[in-house]
Amino acid sequence: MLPYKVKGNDVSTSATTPQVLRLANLKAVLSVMRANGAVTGTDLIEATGLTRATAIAVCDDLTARGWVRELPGERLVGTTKGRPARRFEFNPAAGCVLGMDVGMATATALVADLRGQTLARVSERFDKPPATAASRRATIKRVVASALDEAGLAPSAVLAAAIGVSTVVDRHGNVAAGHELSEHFDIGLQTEVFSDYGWPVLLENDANLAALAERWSGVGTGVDDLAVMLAGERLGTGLIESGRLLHGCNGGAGEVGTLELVDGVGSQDGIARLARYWGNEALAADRPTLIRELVGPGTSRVSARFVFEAAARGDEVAQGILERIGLRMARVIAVLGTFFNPELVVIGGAVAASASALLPTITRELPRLTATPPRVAVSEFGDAIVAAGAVRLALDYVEEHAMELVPADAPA
Amino acid sequence: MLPYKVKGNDVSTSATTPQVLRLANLKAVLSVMRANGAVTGTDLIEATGLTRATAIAVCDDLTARGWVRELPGERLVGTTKGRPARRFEFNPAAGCVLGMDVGMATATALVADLRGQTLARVSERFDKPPATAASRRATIKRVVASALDEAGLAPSAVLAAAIGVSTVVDRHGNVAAGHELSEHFDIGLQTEVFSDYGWPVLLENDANLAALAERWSGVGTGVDDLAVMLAGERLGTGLIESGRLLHGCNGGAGEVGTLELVDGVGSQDGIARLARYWGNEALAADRPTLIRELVGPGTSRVSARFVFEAAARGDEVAQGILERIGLRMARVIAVLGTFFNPELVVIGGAVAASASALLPTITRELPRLTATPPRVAVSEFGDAIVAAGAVRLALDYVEEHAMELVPADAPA
DNA sequence: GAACATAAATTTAGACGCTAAATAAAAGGA
DNA sequence: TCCTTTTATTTAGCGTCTAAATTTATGTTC
Repeated sequence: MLPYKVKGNDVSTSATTPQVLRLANLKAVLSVMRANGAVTGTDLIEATGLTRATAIAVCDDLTARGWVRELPGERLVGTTKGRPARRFEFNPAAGCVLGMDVGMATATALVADLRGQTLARVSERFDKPPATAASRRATIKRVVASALDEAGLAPSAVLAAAIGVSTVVDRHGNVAAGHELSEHFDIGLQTEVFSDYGWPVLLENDANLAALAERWSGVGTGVDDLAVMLAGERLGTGLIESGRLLHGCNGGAGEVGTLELVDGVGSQDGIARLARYWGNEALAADRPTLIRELVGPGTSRVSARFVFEAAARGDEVAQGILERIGLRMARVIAVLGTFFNPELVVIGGAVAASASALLPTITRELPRLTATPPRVAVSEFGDAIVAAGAVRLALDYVEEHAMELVPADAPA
Repeated sequence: MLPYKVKGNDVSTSATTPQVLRLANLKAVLSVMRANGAVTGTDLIEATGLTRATAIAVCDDLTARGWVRELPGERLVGTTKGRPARRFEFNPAAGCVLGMDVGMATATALVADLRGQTLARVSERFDKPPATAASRRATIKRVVASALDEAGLAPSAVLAAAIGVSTVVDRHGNVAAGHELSEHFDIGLQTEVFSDYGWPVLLENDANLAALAERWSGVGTGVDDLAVMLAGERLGTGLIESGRLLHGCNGGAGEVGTLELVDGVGSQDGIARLARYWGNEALAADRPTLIRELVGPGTSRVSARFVFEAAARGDEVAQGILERIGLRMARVIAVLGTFFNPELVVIGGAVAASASALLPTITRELPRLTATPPRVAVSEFGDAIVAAGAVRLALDYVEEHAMELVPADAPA
């Protein structure tokens, strides 16, 4: 065990090096490294306010623990004089994190190093419903195994795993009463699927993770008051206020179940579902539209993609559908904007790319619905947004609990 | 200036007493004292985790600064053996705080000592609108002066003042752009009214202060996820999530302006206004009702009080009005409950006492509107709820900035 | 009332975490 | 080679805190 003291425990007394172990400083330095990559002593002095002696001592300490590694002395470009600075960075070999999106239809896993760089990404569709719990468990395990394999890492290298699920999760990571993953998730994620690995497993609502992802490195980077709507099939919202995720007492904050009470909305259907529904309606009404050609003669199954494509090609029926969807989204965003007063509302999920076609309608309507319309943007994350947020949550956990975790290649 | 060091400054070096000055400990001890009243060294050991030596040293230090006083050695009942414990408490003479509610019609001031005990309370109605800004300023100054007078304190004893206003205030205490107190508040509270005194003046939205008050010592005591609705004339909501006030990016969180979008609500009218409106409607329709008798023959002005009284006496028309109000409130609470997922929703403001007559309707309807109905309660604060919350905000400020403030009777 | 028991305060020694200042080291440039 | 620059390292020492020993103030018991 490495020397570390919180209160009254033994500490190995080194005569030469000052013992720089204060927890807050360790975390601060780790945080700076995660944000900036390789850092020098001078960087840390500026970022943390510590003395050089202390800053370097913290780095040496973290290096001894395995969290940090020192880079060989390649000089930074631009500086030419003086003694070369030592450079430290979060040790990529200290371990990795696993971020998962366990949805209705698909399981996605992202493996990332401690700087957040993606090392591997694997997706697999679940068996068509009704899939057995055993089948779903097996799919998830396969996804995890092949993601680790692709990253070339052993399960023991994983320091924390976070999982996004489309259900209500409270701020302690427990699935809320009444939402015990009953629909398709009754598969005991923590107890059945991940218990073998011995990882810390964090559950969180998928929309909340999407919000974390956007604020981390998406269009909402650095925005402190942010709402992210997963708007594909069902509307779900992740809320960040003053930089912190909102949960409410049971984790239900951001649920839009009462949208049925909102005029002109009437349900919590998402963009893709509405496009399908109204697309089918148009076909059934025998209206002339490009959608029919795109769907093809055989089936009557409209997918959202066809509606967006037809609209892009100028089809008026499809454009009318998008207009209707845009109006509805504008109303949802207006309610959200007034109740929460976010600076920015991000539309995310698998439909995000298509959703940009709705932006003109939404931004046109918003000022008519609310006096303080938020900015509206479309996520650029694609369908990895939830898994990316899970990575971020796991990274936060690792940083917060670094002193309780053992790096993958910790020195003896 | 008392010896205090944050970083590298001079400190008076006492040879005998250990110098226990770490800011976090000072605040922790002050916080325990404010919450518990008189405390002993042992209490502090349990509450803060410090050693006895340190705990007592902190108390001595705070005493020397004037923030704390030591009580004469009256033994606590129950303990009989051993050396009597020294007992310390927040020094009431260290100063006071001022909490104000500057509403449309009335200005209320509360003076409280540093334990939160009310020392004086004064209210005065503004001149009937349209009152001049000068008249409103004069009223506020009179209220402040007589409250301090009633408490027997000089203006210099005030360590901080907080003011609740019914407009949008962001989390930095600035009135949001577009809401610059334009309606009736364009009186330059900080610049014109309070600048003479030299106090730190904190502005906050009235509903937010009501939420602070309820969580401090009302029906929401200790509830971490709480919504408080000021429901008299206009609906306004203060939101506390995980123990922290929500503001949103401009302070607009909890605004219910978009209620017009909500089915069955249609406006942000409060309980009193609706009662008046529908009461007048009933009279105009010539329906037989006790309300008419209570109003009297001369006028046709229905006040909310009459409607509630008639309903209490069994009048069916009045009861019907309350039922309608209850249904509307239930819808508002349902939307609030789903979006924010609070544990408890408190109805507050001047109408709070009457509002308990609405509770049966609300609690009956809620489960039909939302799957996760919050608890609903009625505030017991009466019309001092906003001023009480202002006191609490000012106390928080004093505690947080104690080391930058100078107690009223600080030793030379 | 003297001896004991108890609970708390106080003193003492020393560890830890840091800073500031002095010193040393590792470069480039004249 | 010597100077300049930039950074690292060492040294001394201060402030904060803890743990343990000691003292103090009280009640209890014989």
